[in-house]
Amino acid sequence: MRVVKEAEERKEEILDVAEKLFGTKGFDNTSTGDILEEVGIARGTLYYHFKSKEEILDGVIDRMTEHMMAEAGKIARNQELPVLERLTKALLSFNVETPIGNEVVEQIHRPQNALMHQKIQETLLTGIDPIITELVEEGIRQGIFYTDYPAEVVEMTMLYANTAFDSIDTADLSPAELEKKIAGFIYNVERLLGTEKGSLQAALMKIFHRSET
Amino acid sequence: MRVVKEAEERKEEILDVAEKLFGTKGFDNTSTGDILEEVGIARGTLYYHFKSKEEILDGVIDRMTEHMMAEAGKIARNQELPVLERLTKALLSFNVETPIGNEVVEQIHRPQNALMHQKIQETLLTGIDPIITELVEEGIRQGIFYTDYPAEVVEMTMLYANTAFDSIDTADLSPAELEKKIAGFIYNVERLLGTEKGSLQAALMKIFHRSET
DNA sequence: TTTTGTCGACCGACTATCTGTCGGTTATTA
DNA sequence: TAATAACCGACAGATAGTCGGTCGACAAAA
Repeated sequence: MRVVKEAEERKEEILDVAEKLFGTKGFDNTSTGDILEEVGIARGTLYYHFKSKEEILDGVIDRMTEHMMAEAGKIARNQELPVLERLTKALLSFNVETPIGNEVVEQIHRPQNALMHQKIQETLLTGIDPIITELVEEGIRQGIFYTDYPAEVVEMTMLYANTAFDSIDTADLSPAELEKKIAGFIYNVERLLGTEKGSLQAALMKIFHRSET
Repeated sequence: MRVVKEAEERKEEILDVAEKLFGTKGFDNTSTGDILEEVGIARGTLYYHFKSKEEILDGVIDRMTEHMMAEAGKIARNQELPVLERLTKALLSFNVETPIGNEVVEQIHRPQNALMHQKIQETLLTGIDPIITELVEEGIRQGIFYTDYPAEVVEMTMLYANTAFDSIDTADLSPAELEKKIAGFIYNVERLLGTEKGSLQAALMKIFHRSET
Protein backbone atom coordinates (compact mmCIF):
# COMPACT_ATOMS: atom_id res chain seq x y z
CA MET A 1 0.00 0.00 0.00
CA ARG A 2 1.30 3.35 -0.99
CA VAL A 3 0.93 6.35 1.27
CA VAL A 4 2.11 9.74 0.11
CA LYS A 5 3.06 12.44 2.54
CA GLU A 6 4.77 15.78 2.39
CA ALA A 7 8.54 15.65 2.50
CA GLU A 8 8.81 17.42 5.85
CA GLU A 9 6.37 15.07 7.49
CA ARG A 10 8.15 11.99 6.16
CA LYS A 11 11.49 13.34 7.24
CA GLU A 12 10.21 13.84 10.75
CA GLU A 13 8.82 10.31 10.80
CA ILE A 14 12.17 8.94 9.72
CA LEU A 15 14.04 11.02 12.27
CA ASP A 16 11.66 9.91 15.01
CA VAL A 17 12.32 6.26 14.29
CA ALA A 18 16.04 6.80 13.77
CA GLU A 19 16.39 8.65 17.05
CA LYS A 20 14.64 5.86 18.88
CA LEU A 21 16.68 3.11 17.22
CA PHE A 22 20.03 4.87 17.48
CA GLY A 23 19.25 5.44 21.13
CA THR A 24 18.25 1.85 21.74
CA LYS A 25 20.69 -0.14 19.67
CA GLY A 26 23.39 2.35 18.82
CA PHE A 27 24.23 3.88 15.46
CA ASP A 28 26.40 1.12 14.03
CA ASN A 29 24.02 -1.60 15.09
CA THR A 30 21.03 0.06 13.51
CA SER A 31 20.72 -0.80 9.83
CA THR A 32 18.90 1.35 7.34
CA GLY A 33 16.71 -1.72 6.89
CA ASP A 34 15.61 -1.47 10.51
CA ILE A 35 14.54 2.09 9.91
CA LEU A 36 12.70 1.30 6.68
CA GLU A 37 10.78 -1.47 8.28
CA GLU A 38 9.66 0.50 11.29
CA VAL A 39 8.70 3.59 9.33
CA GLY A 40 7.01 1.39 6.76
CA ILE A 41 8.63 2.78 3.64
CA ALA A 42 10.85 1.41 0.88
CA ARG A 43 14.61 1.84 0.51
CA GLY A 44 14.23 4.32 -2.28
CA THR A 45 12.05 6.56 -0.17
CA LEU A 46 14.59 6.75 2.60
CA TYR A 47 17.31 7.72 0.18
CA TYR A 48 14.97 10.16 -1.49
CA HIS A 49 14.82 12.13 1.74
CA PHE A 50 18.34 11.54 3.07
CA LYS A 51 21.39 11.01 0.98
CA SER A 52 23.17 8.75 3.46
CA LYS A 53 22.84 7.04 6.81
CA GLU A 54 25.22 9.55 8.31
CA GLU A 55 22.99 12.39 7.15
CA ILE A 56 20.18 10.82 9.14
CA LEU A 57 22.39 10.87 12.21
CA ASP A 58 23.16 14.52 11.59
CA GLY A 59 19.46 15.20 11.30
CA VAL A 60 18.74 13.51 14.61
CA ILE A 61 21.49 15.40 16.39
CA ASP A 62 20.55 18.74 14.90
CA ARG A 63 16.97 18.36 16.04
CA MET A 64 18.09 17.43 19.55
CA THR A 65 20.65 20.16 20.00
CA GLU A 66 18.47 22.87 18.49
CA HIS A 67 15.89 22.19 21.10
CA MET A 68 18.40 22.14 23.92
CA MET A 69 20.08 25.33 22.80
CA ALA A 70 16.85 27.23 22.39
CA GLU A 71 15.90 26.31 25.93
CA ALA A 72 19.28 27.20 27.40
CA GLY A 73 19.38 30.48 25.51
CA LYS A 74 15.98 31.48 26.82
CA ILE A 75 17.06 30.86 30.40
CA ALA A 76 20.36 32.64 29.97
CA ARG A 77 18.69 35.76 28.64
CA ASN A 78 16.23 36.05 31.49
CA GLN A 79 17.70 39.08 33.21
CA GLU A 80 15.41 38.78 36.20
CA LEU A 81 17.18 35.83 37.76
CA PRO A 82 20.61 36.07 39.38
CA VAL A 83 23.51 34.84 37.27
CA LEU A 84 24.24 31.79 39.34
CA GLU A 85 20.67 30.60 39.14
CA ARG A 86 20.57 31.11 35.40
CA LEU A 87 23.79 29.18 35.06
CA THR A 88 22.43 26.29 37.04
CA LYS A 89 19.14 26.20 35.21
CA ALA A 90 20.77 26.43 31.80
CA LEU A 91 23.02 23.49 32.61
CA LEU A 92 20.11 21.56 34.04
CA SER A 93 18.15 21.97 30.84
CA PHE A 94 20.59 19.70 29.04
CA ASN A 95 20.04 16.81 31.34
CA VAL A 96 16.32 16.70 31.80
CA GLU A 97 14.61 18.87 29.27
CA THR A 98 14.56 16.28 26.50
CA PRO A 99 12.74 13.12 27.50
CA ILE A 100 13.43 11.45 24.17
CA GLY A 101 16.94 12.79 23.87
CA ASN A 102 17.82 11.25 27.19
CA GLU A 103 17.60 7.70 25.94
CA VAL A 104 20.07 8.71 23.32
CA VAL A 105 22.41 10.33 25.80
CA GLU A 106 22.35 7.07 27.73
CA GLN A 107 23.69 5.20 24.75
CA ILE A 108 26.02 7.80 23.36
CA HIS A 109 29.06 6.58 25.13
CA ARG A 110 29.08 2.97 24.14
CA PRO A 111 32.06 2.34 21.92
CA GLN A 112 29.91 1.78 18.85
CA ASN A 113 28.47 5.22 19.27
CA ALA A 114 31.73 7.07 19.30
CA LEU A 115 30.79 8.90 16.13
CA MET A 116 27.51 10.02 17.61
CA HIS A 117 29.22 11.15 20.77
CA GLN A 118 31.76 13.15 18.88
CA LYS A 119 29.16 14.83 16.70
CA ILE A 120 27.11 15.85 19.69
CA GLN A 121 30.20 17.06 21.48
CA GLU A 122 31.08 19.22 18.52
CA THR A 123 27.64 20.71 18.22
CA LEU A 124 27.42 21.43 21.90
CA LEU A 125 30.82 23.05 21.90
CA THR A 126 29.95 25.50 19.19
CA GLY A 127 26.37 26.02 20.29
CA ILE A 128 26.27 25.93 24.03
CA ASP A 129 29.67 27.12 25.15
CA PRO A 130 29.03 30.68 23.93
CA ILE A 131 25.84 30.82 25.94
CA ILE A 132 27.55 29.68 29.11
CA THR A 133 30.55 31.90 28.50
CA GLU A 134 28.23 34.87 28.25
CA LEU A 135 26.85 34.03 31.67
CA VAL A 136 30.30 33.62 33.17
CA GLU A 137 31.34 36.98 31.79
CA GLU A 138 28.32 38.56 33.35
CA GLY A 139 29.31 36.93 36.61
CA ILE A 140 32.77 38.43 36.30
CA ARG A 141 31.33 41.90 35.79
CA GLN A 142 29.29 41.38 38.91
CA GLY A 143 32.33 40.29 40.88
CA ILE A 144 31.03 36.76 41.48
CA PHE A 145 33.73 35.10 39.35
CA TYR A 146 37.22 36.02 38.45
CA THR A 147 39.30 34.70 35.55
CA ASP A 148 41.27 36.16 32.66
CA TYR A 149 40.08 33.40 30.33
CA PRO A 150 36.34 32.84 30.70
CA ALA A 151 35.92 31.13 27.32
CA GLU A 152 38.73 28.69 28.00
CA VAL A 153 37.38 27.89 31.45
CA VAL A 154 33.99 27.10 29.99
CA GLU A 155 35.42 24.99 27.22
CA MET A 156 37.51 22.99 29.63
CA THR A 157 34.66 22.52 32.07
CA MET A 158 32.02 21.58 29.54
CA LEU A 159 34.25 19.23 27.62
CA TYR A 160 35.34 17.44 30.73
CA ALA A 161 31.88 17.22 32.24
CA ASN A 162 30.45 15.90 29.02
CA THR A 163 32.82 12.99 28.70
CA ALA A 164 33.81 12.25 32.27
CA PHE A 165 30.31 12.03 33.67
CA ASP A 166 28.72 9.73 31.18
CA SER A 167 26.85 6.58 31.98
CA ILE A 168 29.62 4.21 30.98
CA ASP A 169 32.50 5.82 32.77
CA THR A 170 30.51 6.35 35.92
CA ALA A 171 28.78 2.97 35.79
CA ASP A 172 31.69 1.02 37.27
CA LEU A 173 32.40 3.51 40.02
CA SER A 174 31.28 2.92 43.55
CA PRO A 175 28.95 5.57 44.98
CA ALA A 176 31.83 6.81 47.12
CA GLU A 177 34.14 7.13 44.12
CA LEU A 178 31.49 8.97 42.17
CA GLU A 179 30.93 11.29 45.10
CA LYS A 180 34.64 12.05 45.18
CA LYS A 181 34.74 12.64 41.45
CA ILE A 182 31.89 15.10 41.72
CA ALA A 183 33.45 16.81 44.71
CA GLY A 184 36.73 17.13 42.85
CA PHE A 185 34.94 18.52 39.84
CA ILE A 186 33.21 21.20 41.87
CA TYR A 187 36.45 22.01 43.67
CA ASN A 188 38.19 22.41 40.33
CA VAL A 189 35.47 24.53 38.76
CA GLU A 190 35.57 26.83 41.76
CA ARG A 191 39.27 27.25 41.29
CA LEU A 192 38.91 27.86 37.58
CA LEU A 193 36.25 30.49 38.13
CA GLY A 194 38.26 32.08 40.91
CA THR A 195 35.51 31.80 43.49
CA GLU A 196 35.75 30.79 47.10
CA LYS A 197 35.72 27.16 48.08
CA GLY A 198 32.16 26.03 48.58
CA SER A 199 30.51 28.88 46.77
CA LEU A 200 29.35 26.70 43.88
CA GLN A 201 28.70 23.63 45.97
CA ALA A 202 24.98 24.10 46.34
CA ALA A 203 24.35 25.15 42.76
CA LEU A 204 26.37 22.40 41.11
CA MET A 205 25.18 19.65 43.40
CA LYS A 206 21.67 20.35 42.24
CA ILE A 207 22.75 19.48 38.72
CA PHE A 208 24.25 16.15 39.57
CA HIS A 209 21.46 14.95 41.74
CA ARG A 210 18.78 15.96 39.33
CA SER A 211 20.53 14.11 36.53
CA GLU A 212 20.75 10.91 38.51
CA THR A 213 16.98 10.63 38.17
CA MET B 1 53.49 -18.52 -3.24
CA ARG B 2 53.11 -19.59 0.29
CA VAL B 3 55.26 -18.16 3.05
CA VAL B 4 54.99 -19.41 6.57
CA LYS B 5 56.07 -17.32 9.53
CA GLU B 6 55.75 -17.51 13.25
CA ALA B 7 52.51 -16.15 14.63
CA GLU B 8 54.15 -13.27 16.47
CA GLU B 9 55.99 -12.11 13.39
CA ARG B 10 52.89 -12.23 11.21
CA LYS B 11 50.91 -10.41 13.81
CA GLU B 12 53.47 -7.64 13.87
CA GLU B 13 53.39 -7.43 10.09
CA ILE B 14 49.64 -7.12 10.12
CA LEU B 15 49.72 -4.51 12.84
CA ASP B 16 52.37 -2.53 10.96
CA VAL B 17 50.22 -2.36 7.85
CA ALA B 18 47.03 -1.73 9.80
CA GLU B 19 48.62 1.11 11.75
CA LYS B 20 49.79 2.72 8.56
CA LEU B 21 46.44 2.33 6.79
CA PHE B 22 44.29 3.37 9.75
CA GLY B 23 46.51 6.39 10.06
CA THR B 24 46.29 7.26 6.40
CA LYS B 25 42.71 6.47 5.50
CA GLY B 26 41.00 6.14 8.83
CA PHE B 27 39.59 3.04 10.46
CA ASP B 28 36.21 2.92 8.75
CA ASN B 29 37.65 3.57 5.33
CA THR B 30 40.23 0.84 5.62
CA SER B 31 38.82 -2.53 4.63
CA THR B 32 40.27 -5.81 5.80
CA GLY B 33 40.85 -6.42 2.09
CA ASP B 34 43.21 -3.46 1.95
CA ILE B 35 45.21 -4.96 4.77
CA LEU B 36 45.30 -8.43 3.24
CA GLU B 37 46.52 -7.06 -0.04
CA GLU B 38 49.31 -4.98 1.41
CA VAL B 39 50.54 -7.65 3.80
CA GLY B 40 50.25 -10.19 1.02
CA ILE B 41 48.21 -12.81 2.83
CA ALA B 42 44.80 -14.39 2.40
CA ARG B 43 41.62 -13.62 4.29
CA GLY B 44 41.81 -16.76 6.30
CA THR B 45 45.27 -15.91 7.52
CA LEU B 46 44.18 -12.56 8.83
CA TYR B 47 41.34 -14.13 10.74
CA TYR B 48 43.60 -16.85 11.98
CA HIS B 49 45.62 -14.24 13.84
CA PHE B 50 42.88 -11.77 14.74
CA LYS B 51 39.31 -12.64 15.41
CA SER B 52 37.86 -9.36 14.13
CA LYS B 53 38.73 -6.07 12.53
CA GLU B 54 38.14 -4.31 15.82
CA GLU B 55 40.64 -6.60 17.51
CA ILE B 56 43.21 -5.40 15.00
CA LEU B 57 42.48 -1.84 16.02
CA ASP B 58 42.87 -2.81 19.65
CA GLY B 59 46.20 -4.40 18.79
CA VAL B 60 47.44 -1.26 17.08
CA ILE B 61 46.41 0.94 19.97
CA ASP B 62 47.84 -1.37 22.59
CA ARG B 63 51.19 -1.44 20.86
CA MET B 64 51.25 2.34 20.62
CA THR B 65 50.19 3.07 24.14
CA GLU B 66 52.39 0.41 25.68
CA HIS B 67 55.37 2.06 24.15
CA MET B 68 54.32 5.50 25.26
CA MET B 69 53.55 4.38 28.78
CA ALA B 70 56.81 2.53 29.21
CA GLU B 71 58.68 5.65 28.20
CA ALA B 72 56.66 7.95 30.40
CA GLY B 73 56.96 5.58 33.35
CA LYS B 74 60.72 5.44 33.01
CA ILE B 75 60.98 9.21 33.06
CA ALA B 76 58.60 9.57 35.96
CA ARG B 77 60.57 7.16 38.10
CA ASN B 78 63.89 8.87 37.56
CA GLN B 79 64.32 10.36 41.02
CA GLU B 80 67.34 12.38 40.02
CA LEU B 81 65.43 15.00 38.07
CA PRO B 82 63.22 17.61 39.73
CA VAL B 83 59.51 16.90 39.59
CA LEU B 84 58.67 19.67 37.20
CA GLU B 85 61.21 18.51 34.68
CA ARG B 86 60.03 14.92 34.91
CA LEU B 87 56.47 16.10 34.39
CA THR B 88 57.44 18.03 31.30
CA LYS B 89 59.49 15.24 29.84
CA ALA B 90 56.85 12.63 30.50
CA LEU B 91 54.24 14.72 28.72
CA LEU B 92 56.64 15.42 25.90
CA SER B 93 57.19 11.75 25.32
CA PHE B 94 53.61 11.35 24.10
CA ASN B 95 53.99 13.88 21.36
CA VAL B 96 57.30 13.01 19.82
CA GLU B 97 58.47 9.66 21.01
CA THR B 98 56.52 7.62 18.49
CA PRO B 99 57.35 8.56 14.92
CA ILE B 100 54.89 6.07 13.49
CA GLY B 101 52.23 6.71 16.05
CA ASN B 102 52.26 10.37 15.17
CA GLU B 103 50.78 9.84 11.75
CA VAL B 104 47.96 8.08 13.47
CA VAL B 105 47.50 10.84 15.99
CA GLU B 106 47.17 13.23 13.07
CA GLN B 107 44.21 11.29 11.75
CA ILE B 108 42.59 10.31 14.98
CA HIS B 109 40.25 13.20 15.15
CA ARG B 110 38.62 12.94 11.78
CA PRO B 111 34.98 12.02 12.32
CA GLN B 112 35.45 8.58 10.79
CA ASN B 113 38.01 7.81 13.43
CA ALA B 114 35.85 8.57 16.40
CA LEU B 115 36.08 4.99 17.59
CA MET B 116 39.85 5.03 17.39
CA HIS B 117 40.01 8.33 19.24
CA GLN B 118 37.81 7.07 21.99
CA LYS B 119 39.76 3.87 22.42
CA ILE B 120 43.04 5.74 22.67
CA GLN B 121 41.51 8.19 25.08
CA GLU B 122 40.36 5.35 27.26
CA THR B 123 43.72 3.62 27.28
CA LEU B 124 45.58 6.81 28.02
CA LEU B 125 43.22 7.61 30.84
CA THR B 126 43.77 4.33 32.61
CA GLY B 127 47.45 4.03 31.72
CA ILE B 128 48.95 7.46 31.78
CA ASP B 129 46.87 9.40 34.25
CA PRO B 130 48.14 7.35 37.22
CA ILE B 131 51.73 8.09 36.20
CA ILE B 132 51.10 11.81 35.99
CA THR B 133 49.05 11.81 39.16
CA GLU B 134 51.94 10.23 40.96
CA LEU B 135 54.17 13.07 39.84
CA VAL B 136 51.67 15.69 40.90
CA GLU B 137 51.38 14.11 44.31
CA GLU B 138 55.13 14.20 44.67
CA GLY B 139 54.97 17.87 43.72
CA ILE B 140 52.40 18.43 46.43
CA ARG B 141 54.62 16.79 49.04
CA GLN B 142 57.42 19.08 47.95
CA GLY B 143 55.19 22.12 48.23
CA ILE B 144 55.33 22.94 44.53
CA PHE B 145 51.65 22.24 43.94
CA TYR B 146 48.62 22.40 46.10
CA THR B 147 45.26 20.73 45.55
CA ASP B 148 42.95 18.44 47.48
CA TYR B 149 42.11 16.45 44.34
CA PRO B 150 45.28 15.62 42.39
CA ALA B 151 43.75 12.71 40.44
CA GLU B 152 40.77 14.78 39.37
CA VAL B 153 43.00 17.65 38.29
CA VAL B 154 45.07 15.31 36.16
CA GLU B 155 42.04 13.67 34.63
CA MET B 156 40.52 17.00 33.74
CA THR B 157 43.74 18.37 32.34
CA MET B 158 44.71 15.33 30.29
CA LEU B 159 41.25 14.79 28.90
CA TYR B 160 40.92 18.38 27.86
CA ALA B 161 44.39 18.62 26.36
CA ASN B 162 43.90 15.44 24.43
CA THR B 163 40.75 16.54 22.67
CA ALA B 164 41.05 20.30 22.57
CA PHE B 165 44.52 20.45 21.09
CA ASP B 166 44.10 18.04 18.24
CA SER B 167 44.93 18.79 14.65
CA ILE B 168 41.37 19.30 13.52
CA ASP B 169 40.18 21.62 16.23
CA THR B 170 43.30 23.73 16.08
CA ALA B 171 43.57 23.70 12.30
CA ASP B 172 41.01 26.41 11.71
CA LEU B 173 42.31 28.70 14.43
CA SER B 174 44.44 31.70 13.63
CA PRO B 175 47.88 31.68 15.25
CA ALA B 176 46.70 34.38 17.63
CA GLU B 177 43.66 32.36 18.65
CA LEU B 178 45.77 29.28 19.19
CA GLU B 179 48.19 31.30 21.28
CA LYS B 180 45.31 32.49 23.42
CA LYS B 181 43.97 29.00 23.80
CA ILE B 182 47.35 27.77 24.96
CA ALA B 183 47.78 30.71 27.31
CA GLY B 184 44.34 30.05 28.76
CA PHE B 185 45.16 26.39 29.20
CA ILE B 186 48.35 27.15 31.10
CA TYR B 187 46.57 29.75 33.20
CA ASN B 188 43.91 27.19 34.06
CA VAL B 189 46.34 24.40 34.87
CA GLU B 190 48.22 26.71 37.19
CA ARG B 191 44.99 27.46 39.00
CA LEU B 192 44.06 23.79 39.21
CA LEU B 193 47.46 22.88 40.62
CA GLY B 194 47.36 25.81 43.01
CA THR B 195 50.63 27.29 41.82
CA GLU B 196 51.49 30.87 41.21
CA LYS B 197 50.65 32.49 37.92
CA GLY B 198 53.53 31.99 35.49
CA SER B 199 55.20 29.17 37.37
CA LEU B 200 54.32 26.56 34.74
CA GLN B 201 54.64 28.88 31.80
CA ALA B 202 58.14 27.85 30.77
CA ALA B 203 57.64 24.14 31.29
CA LEU B 204 54.33 23.85 29.48
CA MET B 205 55.29 26.12 26.62
CA LYS B 206 58.07 23.71 25.81
CA ILE B 207 55.49 21.00 25.23
CA PHE B 208 53.40 22.98 22.82
CA HIS B 209 56.23 24.24 20.74
CA ARG B 210 57.88 20.88 20.50
CA SER B 211 54.68 19.29 19.33
CA GLU B 212 54.17 21.80 16.57
CA THR B 213 57.11 20.20 14.82
C1' DT C 1 -17.09 17.51 -16.17
C1' DT C 2 -13.60 14.89 -18.19
C1' DT C 3 -8.99 14.42 -20.02
C1' DT C 4 -4.26 15.11 -19.95
C1' DG C 5 0.18 16.59 -18.29
C1' DT C 6 3.44 17.52 -14.62
C1' DC C 7 5.95 16.64 -10.69
C1' DG C 8 6.97 15.29 -6.13
C1' DA C 9 6.87 11.18 -3.42
C1' DC C 10 7.51 6.48 -3.53
C1' DC C 11 8.91 1.68 -4.80
C1' DG C 12 11.93 -2.50 -4.73
C1' DA C 13 15.16 -5.02 -7.38
C1' DC C 14 19.92 -4.66 -8.02
C1' DT C 15 24.94 -3.61 -7.36
C1' DA C 16 28.98 -3.18 -4.86
C1' DT C 17 31.40 -3.88 -0.91
C1' DC C 18 32.63 -5.74 3.31
C1' DT C 19 33.19 -8.79 7.40
C1' DG C 20 33.70 -13.10 9.09
C1' DT C 21 33.57 -18.51 8.30
C1' DC C 22 35.05 -23.02 7.03
C1' DG C 23 36.88 -27.07 4.94
C1' DG C 24 40.86 -28.12 3.11
C1' DT C 25 46.10 -27.52 2.11
C1' DT C 26 51.07 -26.91 3.00
C1' DA C 27 55.15 -26.39 5.72
C1' DT C 28 57.56 -27.51 9.94
C1' DT C 29 59.09 -30.13 13.60
C1' DA C 30 59.13 -33.91 16.77
C1' DT D 1 55.77 -40.00 9.16
C1' DA D 2 52.44 -38.08 12.05
C1' DA D 3 50.91 -34.12 14.35
C1' DT D 4 50.29 -29.41 14.39
C1' DA D 5 50.71 -24.55 13.38
C1' DA D 6 50.14 -21.43 9.71
C1' DC D 7 47.89 -20.54 5.63
C1' DC D 8 44.53 -20.42 1.70
C1' DG D 9 40.48 -18.70 -0.97
C1' DA D 10 35.80 -19.70 -2.06
C1' DC D 11 31.67 -18.64 0.13
C1' DA D 12 27.76 -16.96 3.05
C1' DG D 13 25.38 -13.17 4.99
C1' DA D 14 24.66 -8.54 5.68
C1' DT D 15 24.51 -3.78 4.50
C1' DA D 16 24.69 0.97 2.20
C1' DG D 17 23.51 3.22 -1.60
C1' DT D 18 21.58 3.45 -6.82
C1' DC D 19 18.34 3.61 -10.46
C1' DG D 20 14.69 3.13 -13.67
C1' DG D 21 10.18 3.14 -13.26
C1' DT D 22 5.42 3.87 -10.90
C1' DC D 23 1.75 6.19 -8.55
C1' DG D 24 -1.20 9.88 -7.13
C1' DA D 25 -2.52 14.68 -6.39
C1' DC D 26 -3.52 18.65 -8.59
C1' DA D 27 -4.10 21.91 -12.15
C1' DA D 28 -4.75 23.35 -16.76
C1' DA D 29 -6.92 22.33 -21.07
C1' DA D 30 -10.62 20.31 -23.63
